[in-house]
Amino acid sequence: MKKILDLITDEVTEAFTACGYDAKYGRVTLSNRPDLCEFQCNGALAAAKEYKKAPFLIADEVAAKLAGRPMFSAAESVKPGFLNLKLKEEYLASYLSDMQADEGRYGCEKPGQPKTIIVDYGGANVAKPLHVGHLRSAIIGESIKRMGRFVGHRMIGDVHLGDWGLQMGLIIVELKERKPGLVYFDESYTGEYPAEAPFTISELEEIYPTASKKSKEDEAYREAAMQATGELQQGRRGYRALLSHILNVSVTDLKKNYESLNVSFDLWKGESDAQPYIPDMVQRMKDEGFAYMSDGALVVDVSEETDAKEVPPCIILKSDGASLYSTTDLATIVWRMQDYNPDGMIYLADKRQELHFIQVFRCARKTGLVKPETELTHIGFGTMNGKDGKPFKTRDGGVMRLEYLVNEINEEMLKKINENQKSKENLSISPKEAEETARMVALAAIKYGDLSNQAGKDYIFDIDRFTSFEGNTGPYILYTIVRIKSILNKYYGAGKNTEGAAIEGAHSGSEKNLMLELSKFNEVVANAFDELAPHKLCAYIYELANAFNSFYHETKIMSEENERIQKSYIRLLELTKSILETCIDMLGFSAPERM
RNA sequence: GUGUUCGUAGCUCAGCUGGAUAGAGCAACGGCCUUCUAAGCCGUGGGUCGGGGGUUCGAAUCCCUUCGAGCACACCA
Repeated sequence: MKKILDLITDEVTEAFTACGYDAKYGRVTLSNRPDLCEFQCNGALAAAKEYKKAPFLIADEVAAKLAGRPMFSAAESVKPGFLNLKLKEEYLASYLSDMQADEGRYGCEKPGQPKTIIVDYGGANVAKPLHVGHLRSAIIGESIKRMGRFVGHRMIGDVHLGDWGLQMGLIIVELKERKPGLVYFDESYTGEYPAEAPFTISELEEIYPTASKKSKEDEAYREAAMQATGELQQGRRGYRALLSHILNVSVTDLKKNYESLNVSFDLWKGESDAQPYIPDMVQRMKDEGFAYMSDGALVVDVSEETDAKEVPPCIILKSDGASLYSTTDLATIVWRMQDYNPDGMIYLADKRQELHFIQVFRCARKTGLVKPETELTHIGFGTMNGKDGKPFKTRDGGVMRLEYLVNEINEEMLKKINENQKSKENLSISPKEAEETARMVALAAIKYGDLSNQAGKDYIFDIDRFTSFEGNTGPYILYTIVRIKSILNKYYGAGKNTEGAAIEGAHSGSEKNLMLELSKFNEVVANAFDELAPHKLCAYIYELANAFNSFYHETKIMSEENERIQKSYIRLLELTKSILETCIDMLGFSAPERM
């Protein structure tokens, strides 16, 4: 289905050209004066210059041409040269009926050429629990993936685990100190290694920080860890076996944690998966003359003439010959191109890493790792701050585990729901359902709180505000959906149906307003994905929820006596519910039945 | 120092491909529950869009400048 704004623009453009003006002036936008009109065209103001004619004269001519068209109930020119438009009720109603008939898509056309796009987000490290720093990447990345999928692209989510480097050496050394008898440390051992991991996830989570601390105090210990890292990278059998145990144990645990955030990945690849591709890649960069030695390191020059400040070269290998962050990222691009040949890759990482991605992207392009048209995008998100405006910390200043944060909010929410029970005698939610609902509402609070801010900006994570549930929040959106469900249940529960009914022209101002909001859906979704901006989707559902609640307040649906009108209301509610649910699904959360 | 992002109501944020009176939420104040969930609805007050200059018929939006804050500046990830 065509977007409603495009349909109107087509109509107005036709009028402009019929009056002898250039088609480009016919562009219609949403009105910024909803008290005056629904849509507006400012083309006459712009055209005045080219045609050396007073803008209001042009607007008058166009308005005259539009008079009597079935699409508009009003098309008038105003003051300096605005063209104010109002849609006819029937036209809008039939547009919504078409949306409703377009099951599951609600007017969103699939792209002619679906793209394959890899979304690199999550960024979890093995052997380390997720902490609040991982929250934004997971939430925003998941939303981008879902939006793209809804729009019609093939989106592949990759968690891109941090599973390489010194942290692995540290774990190995610490493990060796604790359990020196394990066969993994016996270099003469040639048999099969046990299938069972020699540690649990909680041990693992304790081993790493202990080892990390020791390495800072004990030089010899650190040396040993570095050596173990090196041996692991060289492929020492026992260590590789340990790595795969660490991975298995960690990934199982991470999956569980991500699942509780309603986040899932198609690929559980890590930095270690890129290692096999490094030697060839480096060799090629050398052979083709891109890579050269500078201060002992192997680098590729990535500066460009237009840079305001010179971009330092991309380091491929450190002076000791070891690989690093950029090496792994580049080699990851190699296998991604080889295995998936994507049209684009989107990276979710803290905005402080911007320079790194500029270097990696330029290097990949320059050395031909990707095609010239492959889109490489870094979505750099801001820091999640506490109420004091400084990076979010626990009360004692440590990094907060994500699990604890989520639990805290879950509990807060459960309390709220139980309190709410008391004031509503017709609502009896079982303890089990209450817990389930609390989790859903909590997740909505967290995700909406994050996603409704522009990704690139820092934002304040204020638990009190997020759990207070008033105003522009996730719970408000869920509450709106729950209200709709409640009416629909009552309606169908009474044995009624909507057979043969369609959405009618609006019966009131608030109903028309709701209908106008609904009609924007395809426009908003396309725009939000183009700009990779989930916050635009949030802003939309907030406005839609507002429009619904106003309508709800002044329209008594269940007591409507005219059966035809009542059916039309029900159809409208169903569409509203579908759109809201589709949107929150793209944001990565869902609504309960009752709350 | 260089680069970069940002500065909008008491607080948290939208708006920024230039357009008509700069919008929400929270907080404050005032209404609305015998009728579909009041986690709601309706209303009031609150702003030199950091300052200054410029471009334009028209600027929160574009350009310059200045002040202030954050962040980044090759062998960590």
